Amino acid sequence: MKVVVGMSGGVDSAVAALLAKRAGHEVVGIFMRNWGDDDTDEYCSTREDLVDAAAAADSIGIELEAVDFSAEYKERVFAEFLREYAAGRTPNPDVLCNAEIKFRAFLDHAMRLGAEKIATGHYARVKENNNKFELLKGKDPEKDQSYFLHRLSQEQLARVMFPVGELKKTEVRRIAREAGIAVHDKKDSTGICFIGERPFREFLNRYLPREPGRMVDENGHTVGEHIGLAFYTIGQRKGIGIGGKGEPWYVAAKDPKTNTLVVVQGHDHPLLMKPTLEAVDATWISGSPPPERTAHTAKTRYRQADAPCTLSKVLDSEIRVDFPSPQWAVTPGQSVVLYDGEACLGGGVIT
RNA sequence: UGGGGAGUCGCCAAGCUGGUUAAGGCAGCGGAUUUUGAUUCCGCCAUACGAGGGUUCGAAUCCUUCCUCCCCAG
Repeated sequence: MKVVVGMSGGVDSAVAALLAKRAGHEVVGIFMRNWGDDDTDEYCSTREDLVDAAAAADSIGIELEAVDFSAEYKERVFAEFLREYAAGRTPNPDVLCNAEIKFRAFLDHAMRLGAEKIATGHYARVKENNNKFELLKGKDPEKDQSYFLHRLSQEQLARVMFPVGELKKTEVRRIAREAGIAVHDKKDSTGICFIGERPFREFLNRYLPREPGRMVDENGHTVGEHIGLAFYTIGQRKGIGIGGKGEPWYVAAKDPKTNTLVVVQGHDHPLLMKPTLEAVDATWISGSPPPERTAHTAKTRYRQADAPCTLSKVLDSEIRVDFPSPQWAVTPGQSVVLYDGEACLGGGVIT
């Protein structure tokens, strides 16, 4: 079948394309260019990535074209990203990026090109049963990226392949090396997808104004000044700037009404631990929510160990999740993602 | 003004019965980890101990003067 592979210039997507080709598919690579706000600054590595992707495509023996989704990215992902930050929450743009760009705008584009499926370099697996699709964790527990994909629907999963989902990262690199793909040793990318790694405050400050206010401890005593609620996230330690005696300070809460940042001392402070959370805008891989009062595991943020939990309430797209052992730094705006063993069930945005 | 106490890295804070390189923590900076933002981990961070004099082979540690701050008296 015809498969369009999203190639980023990294090893994972290069190997995804290679494996699709080896599986006998008609493979076309597409490089997405989704961020165009930077003129010529040093953080813009898009050009390099395109060159890497082109070289990889050449090694594999497939065509590569570049497509620009920056308008879509800006409208559907970045605007929401800024709205959330302005509201004092900490969004996860990459969850949205997958749902709106890679597995929607890009998917649609691939379909128009006559593809049957798209493939990406994500560490996750899709399992089909009688035309029902499950999203499973990647085989490499260290690299599993199902968390970022939890908003995908049955319709989307029906058209998706994750060729490296069965592999460990070390195997992916080995395959790339043996196939003579130049980026086999390229460092893993980090930072917001398509935007990349940058001094975060500085970047945010280009779009959001600083609004200084008081920093208070749990008793309401002023202990410092913050530069604007949007520039902090729950559980954050670095950048608080409070010296003096005792343990390090962490952000415990934000109060937009008074523009006050609540900070507490000590990693294990009770105010940082939450036994329950509510989330909105929940979506489910299967298309419908699991029954109430069922036990699962959940991640409150990416790369967190699965924590036992109970889905204690489901009301339309609003859910409540209870944890037998309190969770650290549960952060509004982040996604809570539920699992049943290897299977990603779906999730919502923590409020 | 009298009496008492204190002045060590941006902030806390050891050391002050004198002796090789002035603990540690917080903050900060750099790096590792990480397709969010965090967390975590590793590394760096006072030729200098309020200032000036002494004593001594040798002082942050003893003496002395001055400066500053705090407390109690007035």
